[in-house]
Amino acid sequence: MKDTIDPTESLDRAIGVLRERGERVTTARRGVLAILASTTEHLSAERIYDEVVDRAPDVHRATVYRTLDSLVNVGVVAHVHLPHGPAAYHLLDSGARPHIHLVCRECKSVIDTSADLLDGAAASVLETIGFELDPDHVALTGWCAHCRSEARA
Amino acid sequence: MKDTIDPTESLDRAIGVLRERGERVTTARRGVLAILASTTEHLSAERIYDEVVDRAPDVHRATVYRTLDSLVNVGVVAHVHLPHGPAAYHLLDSGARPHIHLVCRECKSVIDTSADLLDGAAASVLETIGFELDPDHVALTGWCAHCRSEARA
DNA sequence: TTCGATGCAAATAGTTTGCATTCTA
DNA sequence: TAGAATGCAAACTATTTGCATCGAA
Repeated sequence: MKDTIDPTESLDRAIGVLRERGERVTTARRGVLAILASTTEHLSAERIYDEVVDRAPDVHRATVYRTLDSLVNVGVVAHVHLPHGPAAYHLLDSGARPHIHLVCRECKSVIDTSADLLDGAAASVLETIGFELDPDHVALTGWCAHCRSEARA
Repeated sequence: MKDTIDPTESLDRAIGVLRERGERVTTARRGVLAILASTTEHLSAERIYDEVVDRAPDVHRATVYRTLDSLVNVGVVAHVHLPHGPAAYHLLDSGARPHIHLVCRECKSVIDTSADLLDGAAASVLETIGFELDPDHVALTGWCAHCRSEARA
């Protein structure tokens, strides 16, 4: 059982999925995926653009947005809409469990927590009003442990 | 026990709070509050601006944004950041319970549900990682009953 | 060789800000 | 009449789109 992720492996896997689906593998797509595979962080489109441009200066910002959109549709990338600021993208690695995003209202950091956190709420809201929760696309807000202890001090 | 809300009463109450806090009661503030008091819907700043301009044509869009911000700080108005589209504002009526917002990914409609929906999740996340959930500021996404049955048909 | 992906420029939505002026308290 | 709130213009952030061109399959 491994608990570290190999960037190269993640990248190859994502590109493999693209090929399986008959999607084209271009410089822009490869670049975006490489950036996403290199971190477990959640990156904004702008941030991804900055990094991709370092390697491939010709890639345009609009292409990054379109690429991200395609990758989300293909299912190798997911995005979360955070309460403030831009959408955050991350690789949907098959090795990684779906997770829920917690955003600290103070330091804006994004914390991943297990997807089953909302299982109870999902069941409840489905039963009472027929609303089907999509926990993977949800961002919750509040205050992280660090900022809470800072506030106390 | 009343289950309808009197717009005039809500408006007067909100304005009362402003005065209590030593906040100024201006045409713009009165206008924004009147719109918010007239509905239980969640309105975007743009929508509020449109409605306010009908009554008070001189009120500027920027003023509506600043006014909403002030009203949020005073505590008579709350806003939620929805996954797509603009922030949604609503009156924080003392008669109204705090509630959680569900957004349908299909029809974009906003559904209120009881705040205690996330009590379990809040307790869990506080205990495990020391994160303090702020359920009033949270928007959850998914598919509403109506769109789910549409999809089936 | 074809059609999807890209580069570029321009537009769009949502929101914020600096500054002079107005108006509430 | 002091200073907070406003009007206006302009900037800003995040994102999208039309169109001609390019390049992966």
